[in-house]
Amino acid sequence: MTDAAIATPIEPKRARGRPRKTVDERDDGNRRPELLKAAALLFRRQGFAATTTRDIAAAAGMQSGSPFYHFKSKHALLYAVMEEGMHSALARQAAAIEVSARDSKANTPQVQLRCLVRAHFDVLHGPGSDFIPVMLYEHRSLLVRQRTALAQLQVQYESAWSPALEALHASGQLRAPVKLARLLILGALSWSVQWFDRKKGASLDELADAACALFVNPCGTDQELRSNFARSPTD
Amino acid sequence: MTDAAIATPIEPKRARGRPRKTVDERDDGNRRPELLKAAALLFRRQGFAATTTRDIAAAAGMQSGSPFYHFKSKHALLYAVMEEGMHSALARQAAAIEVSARDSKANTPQVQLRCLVRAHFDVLHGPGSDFIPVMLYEHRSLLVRQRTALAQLQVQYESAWSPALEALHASGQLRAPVKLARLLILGALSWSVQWFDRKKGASLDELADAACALFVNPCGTDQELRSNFARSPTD
DNA sequence: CCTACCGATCGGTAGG
DNA sequence: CCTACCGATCGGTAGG
Repeated sequence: MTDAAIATPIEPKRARGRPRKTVDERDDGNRRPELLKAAALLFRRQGFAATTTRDIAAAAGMQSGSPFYHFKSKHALLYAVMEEGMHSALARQAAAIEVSARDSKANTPQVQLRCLVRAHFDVLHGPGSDFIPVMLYEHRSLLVRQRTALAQLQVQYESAWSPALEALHASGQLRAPVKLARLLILGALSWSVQWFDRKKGASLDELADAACALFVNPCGTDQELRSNFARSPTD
Repeated sequence: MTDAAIATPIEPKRARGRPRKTVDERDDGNRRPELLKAAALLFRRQGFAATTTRDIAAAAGMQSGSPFYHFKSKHALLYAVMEEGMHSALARQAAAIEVSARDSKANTPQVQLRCLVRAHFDVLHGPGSDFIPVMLYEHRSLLVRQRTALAQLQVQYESAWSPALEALHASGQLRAPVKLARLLILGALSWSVQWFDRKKGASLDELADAACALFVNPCGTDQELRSNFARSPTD
């Protein structure tokens, strides 16, 4: 707690210069991130079961046994990829929400949804975007306890959509039940992993526009337009 | 073309009584369908790479080498599952389209879409519904030539959605570009494989209702309501 | 469709 | 993090 920490080499974490091993994070020159990145790429392209730990080792420039110095099993590697993906996704989502909240004037539910959609496409297709697709498509390869551990983060990610969806539903701009709407919307976006190609076709912004146009009904019952609707023949 | 076909045993296919082997379809008591069904179930639950041909043999009540009497390789088994799934899906889709077309009075684009959506949910979650999910989630496990062969059937299945979507777009009831809308909609439906549970929650009909409510905008520009919108402040 | 089997590969480890 | 290796498993086949 004092300046002594500066002089003594017992600082618990993140010593400058060449990194030191800890019990928690033995990092040895920090090849761990490279392994994770290689694993994410290969798991995404080939699937978990079809990827060998030797493939991953080679992609990271190591020998066949070396990944097991960093991860105690192939399953631990899979879990680490997904966990890292979720933390990164949550961070990106939080940033998107904060940005839309900053401009309180334009912070309508439509804008909030659009930001969430755009952030989700970024997570799926932006740079370094192999981690979350692995989580989406290799969920069944996890061990049971790993699945339950991840579930928390997933619930957190999905919950962030609720306020905007509830508001849109209340104003009649989202016509499906909120819970089903969230499942269908997230599915529509996530499925883009199967067909989206960054190099051709629409941009991520155009994609987000199309998705919002598809889901959000502009003539909600709360709009000024509503008065034109309210007087139905049954009045 | 004449009655002769009834009397003579040279009818090319589907002889009554115990089935006969052909070069094309050696069926030997017809255990092939059982193998396909077992393979579909296991491929869906565990994935292609994580399922062994021994698993499949055991599930069909055979010994480990026997699947290779019916299929020349594990990949051929995978392809057969997907091909069967697509043919079944196309048949169900055609039936749904025919039903909606029969009642020409109520055959609006909305009704057409609703029928397609409902048929798709049936394909994904109805009885014997392991084949199409395998096709959706094990696409990358196919060999290249298998993938190109399946592509024809998939294009056919997806094309059937175009007329309804085009009509809805033209009337302003579908606000996203048709091509992107089809991809997003099919994705939203197909993703339900990940979360839908037949034993709890919504029924397939409720699901179809929610999906249509989400995608289709009831106040299109062609509706009678349109006249209320057309006079925007810029007029 | 079964029996018996082969060659190859794979996750993981010991020991340094 | 490498070397050398083990035990188990897997897709596929011959021969009946």
